[in-house]
Amino acid sequence: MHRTHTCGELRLENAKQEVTLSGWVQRIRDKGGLIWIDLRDRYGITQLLIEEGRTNDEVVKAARHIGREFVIKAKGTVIERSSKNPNIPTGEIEIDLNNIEVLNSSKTPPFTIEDKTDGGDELRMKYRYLDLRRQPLRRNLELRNRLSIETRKYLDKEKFFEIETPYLIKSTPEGARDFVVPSRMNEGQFYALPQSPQTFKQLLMVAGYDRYYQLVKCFRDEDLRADRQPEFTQIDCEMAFVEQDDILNTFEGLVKYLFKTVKNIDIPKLPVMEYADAMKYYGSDKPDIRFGMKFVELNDVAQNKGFAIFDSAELVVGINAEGCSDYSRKQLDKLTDFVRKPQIGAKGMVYVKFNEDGSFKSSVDKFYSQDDLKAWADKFGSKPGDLMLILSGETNKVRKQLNELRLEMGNQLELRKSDVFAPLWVVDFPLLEWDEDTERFHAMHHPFTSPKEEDIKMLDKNPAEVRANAYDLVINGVEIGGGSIRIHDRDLQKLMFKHLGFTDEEAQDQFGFLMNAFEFGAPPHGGIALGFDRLVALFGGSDSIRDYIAFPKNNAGRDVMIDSPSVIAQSQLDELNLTIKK
RNA sequence: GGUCUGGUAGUUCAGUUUGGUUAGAAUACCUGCCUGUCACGCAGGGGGUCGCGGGUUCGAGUCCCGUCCAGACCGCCA
Repeated sequence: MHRTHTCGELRLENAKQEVTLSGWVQRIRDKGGLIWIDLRDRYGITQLLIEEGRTNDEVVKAARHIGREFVIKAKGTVIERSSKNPNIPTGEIEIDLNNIEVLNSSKTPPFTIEDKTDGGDELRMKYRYLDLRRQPLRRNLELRNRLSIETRKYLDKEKFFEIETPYLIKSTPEGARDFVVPSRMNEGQFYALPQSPQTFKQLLMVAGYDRYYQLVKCFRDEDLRADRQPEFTQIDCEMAFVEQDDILNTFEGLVKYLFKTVKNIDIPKLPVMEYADAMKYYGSDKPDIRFGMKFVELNDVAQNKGFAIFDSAELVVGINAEGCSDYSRKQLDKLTDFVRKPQIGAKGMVYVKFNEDGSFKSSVDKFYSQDDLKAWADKFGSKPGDLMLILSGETNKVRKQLNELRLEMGNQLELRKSDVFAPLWVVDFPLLEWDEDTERFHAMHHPFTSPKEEDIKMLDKNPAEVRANAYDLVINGVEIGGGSIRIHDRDLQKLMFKHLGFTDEEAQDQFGFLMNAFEFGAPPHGGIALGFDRLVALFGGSDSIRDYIAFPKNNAGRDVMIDSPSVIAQSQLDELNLTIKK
């Protein structure tokens, strides 16, 4: 037998028991006549004791030849420690060894396998199996497991059916780039890996499985970020005979259930914010509402006073940073540099300090009187001691820029705490978005999203104004999920494709199967997909999803451990009738 | 496609601003000592293609050009 117990479970009650433990050697402390070995497995660490004169000589000798990360089997008696360690659960006991067996030796690992490792990211990724031995990673995967189990429990209770959909499907030009897979049996033809099971889950609704879900891998061949991997996991759901509120209620329930069961946090009713308001007050369709600092528009009080930059701007808008009037010139210059970074692209930033004595000091004192600035402060609701930061320019751009500034201030003032959770729904997204490159509209969510009934009449004349029955779940400024009420009418779906610039033939060729299905009694339906990796990372208090995925890819889409992607043999290429262009 | 940051001992980094003796520290590793450690301690030791290629110079880890790798971000991600 390799073990009678794990390394995390023995306590004082087990004293005098004969036990066998197996695991990895975390650390050896050789005090001369006394040797301690910390033995680690998934469950914890247990200290083994070797004492000259007490432990038999062979075991003492063997112990001196053991190194870090050796896999050993240890037999002995549980005894009470004479000096206890309150920091670990097994700290009151140790194992008085009477036998030790090396099951496998180990090279010295390239980085220390401890909570705070000395290893850098690259090395940890290359030796991911060693990184995964560390407690923090193990805890992350444990959290992931917990969340997937609780998600399934909740959805099962709500009568959802988990149904698998195919990974080898058809490529479509809409949306993200597809990963493609050449077909050997169908020469010159390719499968695509799904960006989401979208059409399949809709077909399942047509098939009458009125509550579907799947924890499913999705694939997108786009550049990576800290929160974006080329393959990622979604909680993908679809419901029939529902309206938007039914879906929001069901998944608000899931969010609350997960926070309660996994983190023991009670989440109050989720606020619902219209997309237009999210943009107007936060400059983002995924506002972080853990803190205020809502946008205040100043056109009526800031324009026509002789300051040409504001006068010529489409929008003058700012935020109020409470208690920041003592910001130094250096700090303000840094903020100006921040908004002028090419990634943000503001030309400059105006500040107004509301001094403790009630006076104002601004970067535009030449143009505005104290009374003018007082009027601004009233708009902001500023108090003495506050600092107003104002940007101006073209509406959409300046909102985006101020969003970045707001988040930066939120960071600086430590208002974005990772243990505070502020979820909300953002609703009424536009149906269509103008694409400068292709000079046509494309679907903001996807082409199966239904327009709001009352907006359909605007499709021809004013397509940009048409709102969709689409919604996002946003938590702490992170887009955790999105969905919509779908089109279930063939003619409306055809009309949508037409507005998206598809010819009838193209629409039929790519999505004919779906529109055909709509002719056979498609029920009203809608759904949502939640980014599972992001959800887990959020629960774990991190912005990066990589440490919540057992084997992630680096920012070039490479797996540095197995070294993929890689070239394939000429024989494989031949079989697929593929030629690599030199 | 673009912007920025980094690459020096097994590892994490300092040294690069201002070119100049034998490239340092911590940790890991090896040896010895140590009977209550738990980040054990003490003494000693080994360990370097300064990412790679080219250039400037009497002399390059340091300056210049190119390139590769890694990370963050913009574009992209229906």
